[in-house]
Amino acid sequence: MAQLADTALAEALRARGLRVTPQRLAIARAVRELDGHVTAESVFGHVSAGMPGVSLPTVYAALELLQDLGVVRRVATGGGTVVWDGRVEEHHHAVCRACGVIVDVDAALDPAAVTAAAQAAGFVVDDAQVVVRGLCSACRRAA
Amino acid sequence: MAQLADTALAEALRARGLRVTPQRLAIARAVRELDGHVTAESVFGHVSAGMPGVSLPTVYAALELLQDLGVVRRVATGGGTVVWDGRVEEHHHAVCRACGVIVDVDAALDPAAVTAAAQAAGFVVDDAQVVVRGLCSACRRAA
DNA sequence: GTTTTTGCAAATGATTTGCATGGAT
DNA sequence: ATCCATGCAAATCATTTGCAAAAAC
Repeated sequence: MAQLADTALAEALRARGLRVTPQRLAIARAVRELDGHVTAESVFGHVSAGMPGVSLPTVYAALELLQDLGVVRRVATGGGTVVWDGRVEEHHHAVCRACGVIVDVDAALDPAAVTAAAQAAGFVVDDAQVVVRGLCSACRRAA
Repeated sequence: MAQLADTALAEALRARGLRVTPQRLAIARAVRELDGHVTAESVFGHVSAGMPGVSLPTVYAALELLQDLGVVRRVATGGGTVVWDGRVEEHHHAVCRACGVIVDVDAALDPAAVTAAAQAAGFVVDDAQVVVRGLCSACRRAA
């Protein structure tokens, strides 16, 4: 399956005239293997284990690129760092205001009214997601 | 009206046993006057004009505090910096992936299904908002 | 008077940039 | 051979922390 995803990514890159590099493949694989919500740092750590020498700027650029290819989604957390999600199917997130933990929220919600309003404001819409902010159960217990 | 809002904030602070300081009042007023989406830096700039000597750490702490008081809302942008909104009524946002501009989206959407799922996951929910990411009209034209 | 807040300075953390080298096409 | 992508180092930007002095209660 990793093999399969690699060739799919390679084709997507070639289709755009971009280059297929081992770093890009490794970074995409890291997102898949970490299987959850990742940061540039966590991807960097994971990739570095199997491929010493990769640099952080490369990871940052590759994540941005993978987003354009639709392989990762940027998670809106309301926090101060950028978080990426390898699950690209429509789903939402709950974020703890105390510890920052992010959990997936799989609830059906038709954001058509909101995307329509954004389009009316001139936007070309890529993505719509709901962010719930609050206190997770562990932090509530601690407070 | 500024006077009115000041006394309301003063009461909210006292009710919690917190102190009413000129900095806190000035920071809350700045959010109101800037009237839109603000960052710690932009509030700092605005407040500094009328009150030289305020420090950035004070602004950061005060914005966090005003959030607890329900006077400002944290905007989830998916970007790498924290943005605050003086409009606390329920509404949503569209964010341009190219220039970062944030526009209000006033569309009715019942997030009950999503908040219920977050509660089922153990969260105490403070806030739910939709983030639409895409390209604004100016950036689309430029591309 | 006691305790919270502030201001300052410095530390930390995240992300970006510039430029020369290396690698994919 | 060409041009894009990478690595390195350093710069930039946002945010947080520690502590002594000032201000609110």
